[in-house]
Amino acid sequence: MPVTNPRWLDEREQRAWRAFVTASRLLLDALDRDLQRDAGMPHTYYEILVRLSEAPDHRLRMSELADATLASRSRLSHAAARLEEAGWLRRVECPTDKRGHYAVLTDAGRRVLTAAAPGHVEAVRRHMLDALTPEQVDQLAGIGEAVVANLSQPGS
Amino acid sequence: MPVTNPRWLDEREQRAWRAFVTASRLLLDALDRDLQRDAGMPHTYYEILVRLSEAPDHRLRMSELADATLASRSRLSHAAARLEEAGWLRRVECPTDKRGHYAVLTDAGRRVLTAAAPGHVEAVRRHMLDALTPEQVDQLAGIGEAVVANLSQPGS
DNA sequence: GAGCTAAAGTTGAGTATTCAACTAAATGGC
DNA sequence: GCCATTTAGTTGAATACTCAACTTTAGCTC
Repeated sequence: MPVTNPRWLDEREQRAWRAFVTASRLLLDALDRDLQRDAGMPHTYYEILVRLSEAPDHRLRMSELADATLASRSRLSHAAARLEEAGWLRRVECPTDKRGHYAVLTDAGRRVLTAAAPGHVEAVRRHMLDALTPEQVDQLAGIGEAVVANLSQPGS
Repeated sequence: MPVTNPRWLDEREQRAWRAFVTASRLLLDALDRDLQRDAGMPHTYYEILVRLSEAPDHRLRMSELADATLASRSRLSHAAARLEEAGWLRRVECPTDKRGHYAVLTDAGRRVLTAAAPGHVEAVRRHMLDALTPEQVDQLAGIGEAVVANLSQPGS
């Protein structure tokens, strides 16, 4: 089979790829800076608290929380330790599975989230949504979802 | 003035935002894993070597390199130290400005890049481009560039 | 129910990044 | 020419993440 070995990117592909990587990095960095300043935590930690706040009873098993936030178990363990220090999260043993733990949002965690949320939404608009037309917003949803679906498949 | 305070995201905006963040993280993580495995370095380091390889004489001033790779000066300093240890980059004094240094790609650096490039391009296709229609590729270029232009403005 | 394998989570070491503080050289008045 | 301000880059400490190794408990299978 003619493998046509490295199928280099053509101009259009190159453009899309570089624009995407640049935009991703700038955007996530900007969000991190904003949240670090306004809420004292990085964006990934903020997302952890958001997921908990959306969960029934403000609690989730560590593994579910790891999956929901795209974190490895190790990463979540470290993060939970830090969030626990800060008093925004508690870990409680799971009664039905003695290996497991629930991560629970504390009242202080809810408060810091409530305080940070409006600024965060504003930042998302300012850094991203305001730069796009309504059509582009919809296109982005489709593109993002396609990429996510692809990356969530078995073969990497 | 009626500030309509936190202008929360509507469903469409929410979808686009979450899809984008999820896709970004998954994609950059996948690339990092691939490059760590195949070239022994993270994606940001790979990009540093790429930029040098594209520069005239395979050399750039540290500041230019920092700007080109979206890195802070500090970050680039640390990265350059590591890449120098690995033998892929050298720093040489700038003759016309005694504060400054050039970062220069070494032969070993060129070789590791040449060896890794085909696999990297394949990964970019597999993880992203293959999941998109040609129209989406073009849309993504436009969206990415709009976001970058917006984030590159003075007001953050 | 004994033993095996898988799942849940933690831990420690190593690496990448940030932030603030720093050194040294260039630049711009005056 | 001299002093103040920028600019170039580095450094060290603190934080976040990865990877591999580990402990403990569940769940099977016989």
